[in-house]
Amino acid sequence: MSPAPVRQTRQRTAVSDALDELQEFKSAQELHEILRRRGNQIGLTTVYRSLQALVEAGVVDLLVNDDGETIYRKCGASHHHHLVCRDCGATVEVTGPAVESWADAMAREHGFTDVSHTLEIFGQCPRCAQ
Amino acid sequence: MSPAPVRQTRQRTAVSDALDELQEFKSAQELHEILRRRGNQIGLTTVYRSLQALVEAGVVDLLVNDDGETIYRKCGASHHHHLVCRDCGATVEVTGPAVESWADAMAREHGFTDVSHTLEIFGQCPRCAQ
DNA sequence: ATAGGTGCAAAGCATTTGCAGCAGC
DNA sequence: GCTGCTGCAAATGCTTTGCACCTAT
Repeated sequence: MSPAPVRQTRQRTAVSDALDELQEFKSAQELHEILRRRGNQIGLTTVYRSLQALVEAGVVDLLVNDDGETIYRKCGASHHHHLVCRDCGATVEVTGPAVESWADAMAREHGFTDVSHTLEIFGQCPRCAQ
Repeated sequence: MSPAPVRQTRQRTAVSDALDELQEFKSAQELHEILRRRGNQIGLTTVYRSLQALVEAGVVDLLVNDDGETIYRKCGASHHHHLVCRDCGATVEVTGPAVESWADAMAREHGFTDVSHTLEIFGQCPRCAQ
């Protein structure tokens, strides 16, 4: 096996940096739009490929919103879930060890293997509730 | 406003019946395939529209699987979650009161209102694990 | 120099929509 | 017979891929 070399390019840096600042879930298309508006010369294809790479590297969380769009966000390395405002997209990371073990136990109880789970909480944040 | 009449047609019956038997999550495309194989003359468009109607009527549960496909299943009325086989679509309904209250508590703690949550567990069922 | 990265255009897919004909009620 | 339903074909919208050029190492 080769050590899979990863090349440092202007575009990948831009995508990664943008995700660092925007501490919110964004779609590839939104991210592309934002980068171009900032004057970053980058193709939509590259945004997709960069995001895929980041997801595989475990640096970025991916989830599918209600509209079927895939959205991305740079998160802490540990496993957690999200409390998302359905109006403004603001996000709060939440952890619930009890939920994790409950899900695993439930799966094991039914003989399921290779288990993963998704859990998102949607609501209206205080700011949007006004 | 009109009372929104719902017409009973061969196609809608077929979709509803198929979901009754298959106590599993199926995509619109799979459902269409199954119906045609059975000799049911029905268009893919109609399958989609029937499913939408059933979801709006609250008779059918909808969720998005790991591949981004929308899958449907006829479920009991009470709130619950699903343990889904990512290979064959077999489903186990699970309830976790602890999870419900945890999610609500977590949301309230951050001032979120009008809260809802989604929770799915994906894995490989014993039968597909062979 | 060379493998990996980039980006345009085109292909893929699941899903939706326009519209003319069909069928419950 | 009115109104909703159907279904083909075409459109949509997000995402991926083919391929020739570019660039970090």
